[in-house]
Amino acid sequence: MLDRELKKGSAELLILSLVETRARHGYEISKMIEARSGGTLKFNVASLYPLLYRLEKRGWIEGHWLEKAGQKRRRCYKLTKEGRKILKAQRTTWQSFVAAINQIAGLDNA
Amino acid sequence: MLDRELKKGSAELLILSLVETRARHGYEISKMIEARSGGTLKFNVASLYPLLYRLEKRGWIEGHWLEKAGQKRRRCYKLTKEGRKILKAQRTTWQSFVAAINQIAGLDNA
DNA sequence: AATAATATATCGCTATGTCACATATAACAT
DNA sequence: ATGTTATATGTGACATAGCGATATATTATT
Repeated sequence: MLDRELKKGSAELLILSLVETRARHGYEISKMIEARSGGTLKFNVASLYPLLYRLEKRGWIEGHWLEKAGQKRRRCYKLTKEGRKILKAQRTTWQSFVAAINQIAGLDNA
Repeated sequence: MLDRELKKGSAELLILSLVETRARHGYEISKMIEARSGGTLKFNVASLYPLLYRLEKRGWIEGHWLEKAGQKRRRCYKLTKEGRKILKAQRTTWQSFVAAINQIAGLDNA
């Protein structure tokens, strides 16, 4: 696992990105992050669930309970209109950030 | 300025990178970060100085006081042998981190 | 019957960036 | 002379957010 501190600030971008195309629940998001990063990134549930609540409270995602026979209850979150704006802005911010670090750390052609 | 949280974890990489080629003092490092990032990144002195002490305590950088006539006293830091190893590792970590985020956030071709 | 995978939840801890403030010298303008 | 800005270092209190550990409970697998 990467340095804990590196992850701060990128979590929101990850969550918002993952619920961009369709609604997903917490556990699914957690597994997707792990899988898509090839194990490089892993979000502890003690970070993930509170983060989902924060994002919902801010109106960037919207959750609803899903109860199906033969499944545990899940809370599925989808991106709101406001969330879509924020996601766009966060992508830009992320890219500026990476560019700045690469520039300073001499990783431009790395 | 970027999201405060994004910066956590990248600060060490920045400092170590900047003292890689030659010794520099805190104020100089602070100005370089601001200049090289085109103003995108700015480190508060209240983050920078304590970070320098931490890095020195860990033996990754080595500082010494420089007193010249016509100049305020400065504490110049240079990368140690150990620091050089750490810097190499942190560059790799950083690149893995960025690759993972880009992969998950759908920014591969952005 | 036991174990693992699924799914959500939270307390206490820790790390680290920031705000605001403090000190002090050198350079420059008025 | 006086004031302002840039240089240069330093710190106490605070806020944020990820993590380890732990908890609960259902479904699937062995």
